[in-house]
Amino acid sequence: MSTTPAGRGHDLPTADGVGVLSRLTPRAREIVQAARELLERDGPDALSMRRLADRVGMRASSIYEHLRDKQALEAALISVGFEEQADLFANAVRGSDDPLSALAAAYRDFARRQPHLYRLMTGRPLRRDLLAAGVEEAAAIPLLRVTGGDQQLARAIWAFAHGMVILELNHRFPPGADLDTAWRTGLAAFRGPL
Amino acid sequence: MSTTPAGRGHDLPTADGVGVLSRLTPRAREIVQAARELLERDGPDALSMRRLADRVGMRASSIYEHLRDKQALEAALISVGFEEQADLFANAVRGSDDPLSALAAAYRDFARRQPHLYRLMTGRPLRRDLLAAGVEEAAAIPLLRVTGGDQQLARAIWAFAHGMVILELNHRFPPGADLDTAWRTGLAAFRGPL
DNA sequence: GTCTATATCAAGATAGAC
DNA sequence: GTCTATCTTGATATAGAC
Repeated sequence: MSTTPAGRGHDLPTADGVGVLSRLTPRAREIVQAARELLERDGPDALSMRRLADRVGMRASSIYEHLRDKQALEAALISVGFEEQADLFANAVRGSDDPLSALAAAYRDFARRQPHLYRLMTGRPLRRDLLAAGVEEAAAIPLLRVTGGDQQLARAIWAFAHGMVILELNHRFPPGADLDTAWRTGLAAFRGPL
Repeated sequence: MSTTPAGRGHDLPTADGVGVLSRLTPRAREIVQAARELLERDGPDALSMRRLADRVGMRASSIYEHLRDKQALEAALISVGFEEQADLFANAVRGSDDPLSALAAAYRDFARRQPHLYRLMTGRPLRRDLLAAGVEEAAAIPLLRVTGGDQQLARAIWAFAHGMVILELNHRFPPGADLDTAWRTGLAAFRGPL
């Protein structure tokens, strides 16, 4: 999808610039950015077509002129999220003398800064067919580098990181729990095989 | 709550028997059990007061005679879930020569057998004030035993297990991924500190 | 204890005029 | 491209009769 140069309707490319947003029409880009702010400010229930339209300054029905439906909107948000993760994770790993810790910190940071986006990205089965191509994989590469290409280890570490993050976001640890130490404990365990 | 012998309204105890269900009136118990089946069969969106009432054979408004509101219903489901986990986990650990693996297998098993209940139990902040007393803690005890009382290690292992489980339920690993091996890899790492 | 009737609210999406 | 108007669906919850 979105590879033909003269798209019509819902995925007009803009030729230059990289990233998911740059491949949207300006108006669609505005809508997606507003959606992101709305989601993060007021939570997932607030992300309705009506409220989103309010923020953009149009009627809900007009959004459908720019984005096929709500699923497409969410897929755009998720694609942007993966794109940012890929950037953040690559930068964290590059030139660190403790790449695993750096990556873990970047991962936790991303989730804490944008908890609702993180939940949107991880809390349901992915509609991969609606995502921008390659973004999911790009976000996963830095960890695979850290494990030296060991996929099983990468999956285990990812599961640990996701578990720590989502349980923290959902306030599932005891109120006073020292999560920094729990993180260090887990990472130390995984450093064994490394 | 529910400690006074002569409850009125929504938490009439039945004196003997243990467990959350036994402390509900028979009709409330029916409703909660029906809710559990409905949730597991058709997913969280199907768990509406109307559909639940259909299954029980009454009108939605009548449910409120037995359960205060939907939050109370969900809290009852979650309490039952914790109670079952506590049982399953204690049995898994007892008399196993590899308690960590046994516990992990039981944890994964619980989630795969009742994915919607598992999600309900873990996917949002807990209304602990609505839960049956002690059930959350009871479910956590076996793991704490396995780590010899090390809370930080227990938290890290729990995060790993929850991450593995929820990512599996959400189909977030690549289609052909060998999750058994990823589990073993993670557990082996955590066995280092043990 | 269960019912009917209703209040209240909100969602996603489309038709057709301008 | 945006609008108004509307369709369709569904939710939680309460009042008051029986």
